[in-house]
Amino acid sequence: MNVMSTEGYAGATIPLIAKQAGLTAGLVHYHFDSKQSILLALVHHLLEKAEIQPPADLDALSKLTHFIDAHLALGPKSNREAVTCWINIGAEATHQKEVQNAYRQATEYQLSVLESIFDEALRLKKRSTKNKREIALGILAAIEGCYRLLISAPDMIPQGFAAPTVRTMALGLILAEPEI
Amino acid sequence: MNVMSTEGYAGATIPLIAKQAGLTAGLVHYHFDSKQSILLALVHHLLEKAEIQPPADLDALSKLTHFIDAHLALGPKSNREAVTCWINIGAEATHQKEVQNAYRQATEYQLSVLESIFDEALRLKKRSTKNKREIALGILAAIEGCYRLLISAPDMIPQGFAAPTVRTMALGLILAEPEI
Amino acid sequence: MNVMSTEGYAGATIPLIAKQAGLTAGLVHYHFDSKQSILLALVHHLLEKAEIQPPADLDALSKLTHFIDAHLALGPKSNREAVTCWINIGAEATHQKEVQNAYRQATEYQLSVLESIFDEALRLKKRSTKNKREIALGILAAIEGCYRLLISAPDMIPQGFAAPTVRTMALGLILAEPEI
Amino acid sequence: MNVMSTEGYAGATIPLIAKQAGLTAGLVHYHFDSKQSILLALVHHLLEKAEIQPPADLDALSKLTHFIDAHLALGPKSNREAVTCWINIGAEATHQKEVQNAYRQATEYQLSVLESIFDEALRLKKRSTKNKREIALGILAAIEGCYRLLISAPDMIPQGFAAPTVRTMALGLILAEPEI
DNA sequence: TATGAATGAGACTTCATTCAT
DNA sequence: CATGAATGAAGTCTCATTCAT
Repeated sequence: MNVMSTEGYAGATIPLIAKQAGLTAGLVHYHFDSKQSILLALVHHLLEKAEIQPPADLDALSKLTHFIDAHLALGPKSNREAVTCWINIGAEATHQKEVQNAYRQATEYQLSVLESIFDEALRLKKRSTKNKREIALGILAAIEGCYRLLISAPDMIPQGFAAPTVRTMALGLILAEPEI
Repeated sequence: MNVMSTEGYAGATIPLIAKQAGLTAGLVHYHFDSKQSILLALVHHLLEKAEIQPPADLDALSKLTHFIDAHLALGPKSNREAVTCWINIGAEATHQKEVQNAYRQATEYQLSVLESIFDEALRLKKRSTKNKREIALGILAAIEGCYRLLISAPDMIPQGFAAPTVRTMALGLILAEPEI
Repeated sequence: MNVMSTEGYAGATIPLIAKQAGLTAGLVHYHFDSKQSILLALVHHLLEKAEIQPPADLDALSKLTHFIDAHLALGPKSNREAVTCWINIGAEATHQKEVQNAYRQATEYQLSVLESIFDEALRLKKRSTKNKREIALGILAAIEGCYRLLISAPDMIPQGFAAPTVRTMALGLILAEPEI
Repeated sequence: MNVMSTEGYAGATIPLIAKQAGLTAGLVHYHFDSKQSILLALVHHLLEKAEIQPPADLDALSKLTHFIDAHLALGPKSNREAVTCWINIGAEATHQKEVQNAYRQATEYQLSVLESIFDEALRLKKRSTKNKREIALGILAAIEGCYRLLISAPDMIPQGFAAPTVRTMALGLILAEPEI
């Protein structure tokens, strides 16, 4: 994760990974069949990290806040690294099937969590749940987009902008009239 | 653009680019100093493509719609290629300074366009313009996030989902109460 | 033998040998000093297999037939494997001294057996025994050459061609006028 | 050819080949796609070298003598190298399809030349031509076998043994009674 | 006997880049 | 403007071998 966040997907070479871990390149190959499998292992590790379920005893809007905050809290260093990797993985998913599969699996999972939160929230606000999937996708997109802005152009983004803005957007989607 | 969308940033090798263009690798180096400069040229080309100014005679909300639709219309093949490149460039901006500079420049430009649109829209709706930057960032993030979802997990996204959802989110941000 | 017949001399790698035997590479090295010594052990095993002495109570021509048939009967699978190894070993003898020594030792043994058979046969047919060594070498060469053809181009060789043809050649050498 | 005759098929590494030719390894890869293709090029070069057609104006027995002598004259150094390579290639044909194909092609060619020589010779001697293929195979095998003995156990073979012995064998096959 | 971690060397290959022509 | 040869660095991977346990 450390090397990939510093050097990118293609730059995460086995010599660099080995050096960072204090190992020889040969030993890395003893534990992993190929460079691919190392990076896929990292992908799956990040997937698990991202599988956040809000506590079941919260009400719908609190769950939403929890979900958004959990994903957009970039404070600690390891989170920055993870998010940077995540962006690189998303780009790799552009042209590498196995990575794309892993990426889709993660997206599916988060979408299902968000969708059920929105289902609950829409009922609470007495709105139709017809568009819950589109809404969930929109919020997911906003979160992913914030990652990009926060990492790739960090000095343009006001500190603490991300979570509140996305929360407002979510609320707007819940309360929106069906058509603009 | 073609090669980079198929092979990714690192995979856009000079032999591949030359082959795709029907040239020799040597000739490519006659026209470009280095591989870096080729890819940066592409980055700047895509920047120009993305510099969309809505017609000045529209009202604020129509400008907004125009901006969002213009950025999220992925129909023609060349647009798909451009967006795929854009994602790869965003990832590269993660760890390569020159790319990061170009990426920031693009973000700045779009942010300023969006900000002025929102300024107008907020006045129209008699809302405070205090949060216009956050709002613009949020919509920019949503657009970028849609790119990711549309390209990296295309089969999960309903056809035509992106633009309407982002429009609704934008409207929600304009009309939102200051605090949730 | 199994691995070497499938993968060749250089391809008979310790991991492959260990896997085929259900062992660890480390354990293979507990039993053998080096890869060389494993392959030399195989060479010596094949030598012993090839040390065929025709029954002493046969007459000379029957001994000859017995010798030729015993060497050219490729029926059972294990024989095919052995012969394939033998070809690979012969090639290795080309540039590896220790293998060349083993190969020469085998050739010497078979030559001596054949020579004494021909000595007997030539006397029986009242011919000079002067050329018995050349005759023995010729038949040995023919047998080795049949191995090559049978293994490296199996689909071109009629079933059962080898032994009768070599027998006829042997008879021709015995009955030949001294000079052509 | 030089490297392969000294080091064997597997030992003919690109660094060695490059060094022997006074080139860099990279340049070798510029001219050949892969190590495989280098060695296959050598195989095909040796095939052409071995495509010897006896002069058409000779009588059958002289053609036979010409063919055998041409193949068994190992005098000059380059011939030794070629024959050594040939043995290594024959072993490689044991487990590598592309080499096996090339080897088979060579065998087919020589077989057809030999067969037509024997056809002529058998008619001349008023023998049935029924077994001409078996006879041709037998002589081809003898030649290949002589290669093996001459190269892999050179110090056991009397100088100049090969050609006369094979000639005698060929004559024996031509004059042989149908059955032993 | 047996395992599994570990090393270091070396092989194949790809690539950015240069240069003579 | 164009080619093709050439270089040198770097990267992925495989292996024989060793060693602590």
